[in-house]
Amino acid sequence: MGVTKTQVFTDRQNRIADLAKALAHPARVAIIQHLLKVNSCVCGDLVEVLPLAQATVSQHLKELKQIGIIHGEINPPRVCYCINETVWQEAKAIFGDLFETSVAAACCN
Amino acid sequence: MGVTKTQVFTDRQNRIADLAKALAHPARVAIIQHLLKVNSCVCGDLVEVLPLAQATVSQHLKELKQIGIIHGEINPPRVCYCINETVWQEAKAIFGDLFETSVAAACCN
DNA sequence: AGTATCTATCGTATTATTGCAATGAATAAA
DNA sequence: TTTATTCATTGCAATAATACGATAGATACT
Repeated sequence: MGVTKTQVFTDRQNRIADLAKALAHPARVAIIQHLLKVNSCVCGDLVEVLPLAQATVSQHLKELKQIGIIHGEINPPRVCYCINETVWQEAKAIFGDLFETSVAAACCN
Repeated sequence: MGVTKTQVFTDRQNRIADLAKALAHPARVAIIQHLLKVNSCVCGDLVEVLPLAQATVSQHLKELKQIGIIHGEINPPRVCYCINETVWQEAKAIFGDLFETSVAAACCN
Protein backbone atom coordinates (compact mmCIF):
# COMPACT_ATOMS: atom_id res chain seq x y z
CA MET A 1 0.00 0.00 0.00
CA GLY A 2 2.89 2.32 0.55
CA VAL A 3 2.49 3.10 4.19
CA THR A 4 4.32 1.59 7.12
CA LYS A 5 2.22 -0.93 8.98
CA THR A 6 3.18 0.34 12.40
CA GLN A 7 0.27 -1.34 14.15
CA VAL A 8 1.59 -4.83 13.53
CA PHE A 9 4.83 -4.18 15.35
CA THR A 10 5.55 -3.74 19.02
CA ASP A 11 5.65 -0.34 20.66
CA ARG A 12 9.31 -0.81 21.34
CA GLN A 13 10.10 -1.66 17.74
CA ASN A 14 8.24 1.42 16.60
CA ARG A 15 10.02 3.56 19.17
CA ILE A 16 13.40 2.29 18.05
CA ALA A 17 12.44 3.03 14.47
CA ASP A 18 11.31 6.55 15.36
CA LEU A 19 14.46 7.35 17.29
CA ALA A 20 16.55 5.92 14.48
CA LYS A 21 14.64 8.05 12.03
CA ALA A 22 15.87 11.10 13.88
CA LEU A 23 19.39 10.10 12.86
CA ALA A 24 18.47 8.75 9.46
CA HIS A 25 19.29 11.94 7.59
CA PRO A 26 22.68 13.61 7.47
CA ALA A 27 21.18 17.04 8.06
CA ARG A 28 19.55 15.87 11.26
CA VAL A 29 22.77 14.20 12.32
CA ALA A 30 24.53 17.50 11.75
CA ILE A 31 21.91 19.36 13.75
CA ILE A 32 22.22 17.00 16.69
CA GLN A 33 26.00 17.01 16.57
CA HIS A 34 25.99 20.77 16.60
CA LEU A 35 23.57 20.99 19.48
CA LEU A 36 25.76 18.57 21.38
CA LYS A 37 28.88 20.54 20.62
CA VAL A 38 27.86 24.03 21.55
CA ASN A 39 27.22 24.36 25.19
CA SER A 40 24.68 27.04 24.89
CA CYS A 41 21.60 26.46 22.82
CA VAL A 42 21.83 27.45 19.25
CA CYS A 43 18.98 29.08 17.49
CA GLY A 44 18.96 30.16 13.89
CA ASP A 45 22.71 29.76 13.78
CA LEU A 46 21.89 26.30 12.56
CA VAL A 47 20.78 27.76 9.29
CA GLU A 48 24.22 29.24 8.81
CA VAL A 49 26.01 26.09 9.81
CA LEU A 50 23.98 23.89 7.53
CA PRO A 51 24.14 24.10 3.75
CA LEU A 52 20.39 24.12 3.48
CA ALA A 53 17.70 26.72 3.13
CA GLN A 54 16.03 28.11 6.22
CA ALA A 55 12.75 26.42 5.42
CA THR A 56 14.43 23.06 5.09
CA VAL A 57 16.27 23.40 8.38
CA SER A 58 13.06 24.42 10.07
CA GLN A 59 11.39 21.32 8.77
CA HIS A 60 14.11 19.03 10.08
CA LEU A 61 13.89 20.77 13.43
CA LYS A 62 10.17 20.17 13.43
CA GLU A 63 10.69 16.46 12.90
CA LEU A 64 13.27 16.22 15.64
CA LYS A 65 10.96 18.13 17.94
CA GLN A 66 8.13 15.77 17.11
CA ILE A 67 10.23 12.72 17.91
CA GLY A 68 11.11 14.49 21.11
CA ILE A 69 14.85 14.42 20.81
CA ILE A 70 15.16 18.20 20.81
CA HIS A 71 13.07 20.93 22.29
CA GLY A 72 12.74 24.58 21.46
CA GLU A 73 12.15 27.52 23.68
CA ILE A 74 10.70 30.63 22.20
CA ASN A 75 12.64 33.72 23.07
CA PRO A 76 11.36 36.21 20.54
CA PRO A 77 12.26 36.80 17.94
CA ARG A 78 14.60 33.85 18.32
CA VAL A 79 13.98 30.24 19.17
CA CYS A 80 16.45 28.40 21.29
CA TYR A 81 16.91 24.71 20.54
CA CYS A 82 18.59 22.10 22.59
CA ILE A 83 18.77 18.38 23.12
CA ASN A 84 16.06 16.95 25.31
CA GLU A 85 18.13 15.25 27.96
CA THR A 86 15.44 12.73 28.86
CA VAL A 87 14.85 11.51 25.35
CA TRP A 88 18.55 11.55 24.62
CA GLN A 89 19.11 9.20 27.54
CA GLU A 90 16.23 7.07 26.34
CA ALA A 91 17.82 6.78 22.92
CA LYS A 92 21.20 6.04 24.45
CA ALA A 93 19.68 3.27 26.54
CA ILE A 94 17.59 1.81 23.77
CA PHE A 95 20.44 1.65 21.28
CA GLY A 96 22.90 0.58 23.93
CA ASP A 97 20.60 -2.26 24.75
CA LEU A 98 20.27 -3.29 21.15
CA PHE A 99 23.96 -3.23 20.41
CA GLU A 100 24.80 -4.93 23.65
CA THR A 101 23.54 -8.11 22.08
CA SER A 102 26.59 -9.77 20.74
CA VAL A 103 26.36 -11.57 17.50
CA ALA A 104 26.39 -15.31 17.77
CA ALA A 105 29.01 -16.29 15.27
CA ALA A 106 26.92 -19.18 14.20
CA CYS A 107 26.95 -19.47 10.49
CA CYS A 108 27.36 -17.89 7.09
CA ASN A 109 30.86 -16.81 7.98
CA MET B 1 14.41 19.26 -5.22
CA GLY B 2 13.23 16.37 -3.17
CA VAL B 3 16.44 14.43 -2.92
CA THR B 4 18.86 14.32 -0.04
CA LYS B 5 21.91 16.48 -0.61
CA THR B 6 24.36 13.90 0.61
CA GLN B 7 27.33 15.53 -1.03
CA VAL B 8 27.24 18.56 1.24
CA PHE B 9 27.62 16.51 4.39
CA THR B 10 30.61 14.64 5.72
CA ASP B 11 31.19 10.98 5.01
CA ARG B 12 30.71 10.22 8.65
CA GLN B 13 27.41 12.04 8.83
CA ASN B 14 26.21 10.13 5.81
CA ARG B 15 27.41 6.85 7.26
CA ILE B 16 25.60 7.51 10.53
CA ALA B 17 22.47 8.34 8.56
CA ASP B 18 22.74 5.15 6.52
CA LEU B 19 23.25 2.95 9.55
CA ALA B 20 20.38 4.67 11.31
CA LYS B 21 18.23 4.10 8.27
CA ALA B 22 18.72 0.39 8.75
CA LEU B 23 16.91 0.75 12.05
CA ALA B 24 14.47 3.39 10.91
CA HIS B 25 11.67 0.96 10.08
CA PRO B 26 10.03 -1.38 12.58
CA ALA B 27 10.17 -4.30 10.16
CA ARG B 28 13.91 -3.95 9.83
CA VAL B 29 14.24 -3.63 13.59
CA ALA B 30 12.28 -6.86 13.91
CA ILE B 31 14.48 -8.57 11.35
CA ILE B 32 17.66 -7.54 13.13
CA GLN B 33 16.30 -8.46 16.53
CA HIS B 34 15.35 -11.86 15.22
CA LEU B 35 18.72 -12.45 13.63
CA LEU B 36 20.34 -11.49 16.90
CA LYS B 37 18.11 -13.79 18.90
CA VAL B 38 18.39 -17.01 16.98
CA ASN B 39 21.83 -18.42 17.13
CA SER B 40 21.69 -20.07 13.82
CA CYS B 41 20.98 -18.04 10.75
CA VAL B 42 17.41 -17.73 9.78
CA CYS B 43 16.34 -17.90 6.24
CA GLY B 44 12.80 -17.59 4.97
CA ASP B 45 11.55 -18.12 8.48
CA LEU B 46 11.61 -14.36 8.65
CA VAL B 47 8.65 -14.27 6.36
CA GLU B 48 6.68 -16.32 8.87
CA VAL B 49 7.82 -14.24 11.80
CA LEU B 50 6.99 -10.96 10.18
CA PRO B 51 3.46 -9.86 9.38
CA LEU B 52 4.45 -8.81 5.90
CA ALA B 53 4.34 -10.36 2.48
CA GLN B 54 7.31 -12.29 1.19
CA ALA B 55 8.12 -9.66 -1.39
CA THR B 56 8.16 -6.95 1.24
CA VAL B 57 10.43 -8.89 3.55
CA SER B 58 12.76 -9.61 0.67
CA GLN B 59 12.95 -5.93 -0.07
CA HIS B 60 13.82 -5.01 3.51
CA LEU B 61 16.49 -7.70 3.49
CA LYS B 62 17.88 -6.21 0.32
CA GLU B 63 18.18 -2.81 1.96
CA LEU B 64 19.87 -4.22 5.03
CA LYS B 65 22.23 -6.15 2.80
CA GLN B 66 23.02 -3.01 0.84
CA ILE B 67 23.84 -1.07 3.99
CA GLY B 68 25.99 -4.01 4.92
CA ILE B 69 24.49 -4.78 8.29
CA ILE B 70 23.43 -8.26 7.26
CA HIS B 71 24.74 -10.69 4.75
CA GLY B 72 23.14 -13.62 3.01
CA GLU B 73 24.57 -16.89 1.93
CA ILE B 74 22.86 -18.80 -0.79
CA ASN B 75 22.24 -22.40 0.13
CA PRO B 76 19.70 -23.42 -2.47
CA PRO B 77 16.89 -23.25 -2.45
CA ARG B 78 17.23 -21.31 0.77
CA VAL B 79 19.19 -18.20 1.63
CA CYS B 80 20.78 -17.94 5.00
CA TYR B 81 20.92 -14.49 6.53
CA CYS B 82 22.90 -13.26 9.45
CA ILE B 83 24.30 -10.14 11.00
CA ASN B 84 27.55 -8.92 9.57
CA GLU B 85 29.71 -8.84 12.64
CA THR B 86 32.06 -6.22 11.28
CA VAL B 87 29.38 -3.73 10.35
CA TRP B 88 27.49 -4.45 13.53
CA GLN B 89 30.56 -3.47 15.53
CA GLU B 90 30.97 -0.41 13.37
CA ALA B 91 27.41 0.63 14.13
CA LYS B 92 27.87 -0.09 17.80
CA ALA B 93 30.97 2.07 17.87
CA ILE B 94 29.52 4.88 15.83
CA PHE B 95 26.36 5.16 17.91
CA GLY B 96 28.22 4.57 21.13
CA ASP B 97 30.47 7.44 20.21
CA LEU B 98 27.57 9.71 19.44
CA PHE B 99 25.66 8.97 22.61
CA GLU B 100 28.75 9.16 24.71
CA THR B 101 28.57 12.89 24.30
CA SER B 102 26.75 14.08 27.33
CA VAL B 103 24.34 16.89 27.01
CA ALA B 104 25.52 20.16 28.38
CA ALA B 105 22.62 21.24 30.54
CA ALA B 106 23.10 24.76 29.42
CA CYS B 107 19.77 26.26 28.69
CA CYS B 108 16.13 25.91 27.75
CA ASN B 109 15.54 23.71 30.73
C1' DA C 1 10.38 -33.89 -17.96
C1' DG C 2 7.37 -32.31 -14.48
C1' DT C 3 6.50 -30.62 -9.83
C1' DA C 4 7.38 -28.33 -5.61
C1' DT C 5 9.94 -25.03 -2.79
C1' DC C 6 12.26 -20.92 -1.86
C1' DT C 7 13.75 -16.38 -2.94
C1' DA C 8 14.45 -12.30 -5.96
C1' DT C 9 12.65 -9.10 -9.02
C1' DC C 10 9.23 -6.50 -11.67
C1' DG C 11 5.34 -3.65 -12.00
C1' DT C 12 2.22 -0.79 -9.79
C1' DA C 13 -0.15 1.99 -6.35
C1' DT C 14 0.16 4.80 -2.50
C1' DT C 15 2.28 7.52 0.87
C1' DA C 16 6.43 9.80 2.86
C1' DT C 17 10.41 12.61 2.48
C1' DT C 18 13.33 16.21 0.86
C1' DG C 19 14.01 20.81 -0.71
C1' DC C 20 13.06 25.58 -1.50
C1' DA C 21 10.64 30.06 -2.68
C1' DA C 22 7.19 32.71 -0.92
C1' DT C 23 4.43 34.11 2.61
C1' DG C 24 2.85 34.75 7.35
C1' DA C 25 3.31 35.65 12.36
C1' DA C 26 5.52 37.71 16.15
C1' DT C 27 8.37 40.78 18.27
C1' DA C 28 11.92 44.55 18.66
C1' DA C 29 13.73 48.77 17.06
C1' DA C 30 13.41 53.05 14.47
C1' DT D 1 3.52 53.29 12.47
C1' DT D 2 7.04 51.53 9.72
C1' DT D 3 10.92 48.55 9.31
C1' DA D 4 13.83 44.79 10.29
C1' DT D 5 14.67 40.31 12.20
C1' DT D 6 13.69 35.64 13.18
C1' DC D 7 11.33 31.58 12.56
C1' DA D 8 7.22 28.73 11.07
C1' DT D 9 4.11 27.43 7.58
C1' DT D 10 2.28 26.86 3.04
C1' DG D 11 2.48 25.34 -1.59
C1' DC D 12 4.75 23.08 -5.02
C1' DA D 13 7.82 19.70 -7.40
C1' DA D 14 10.60 15.76 -7.43
C1' DT D 15 12.41 11.68 -5.46
C1' DA D 16 12.34 7.93 -1.95
C1' DA D 17 10.07 4.46 0.61
C1' DT D 18 6.49 1.03 1.67
C1' DA D 19 3.67 -2.75 0.33
C1' DC D 20 2.08 -6.52 -2.38
C1' DG D 21 0.56 -9.52 -6.39
C1' DA D 22 2.55 -11.71 -10.07
C1' DT D 23 6.27 -13.63 -12.18
C1' DA D 24 10.88 -15.45 -12.89
C1' DG D 25 15.04 -18.14 -11.53
C1' DA D 26 17.27 -21.78 -9.17
C1' DT D 27 17.45 -26.09 -7.16
C1' DA D 28 15.64 -30.57 -5.30
C1' DC D 29 12.54 -34.30 -5.74
C1' DT D 30 9.57 -37.68 -8.27
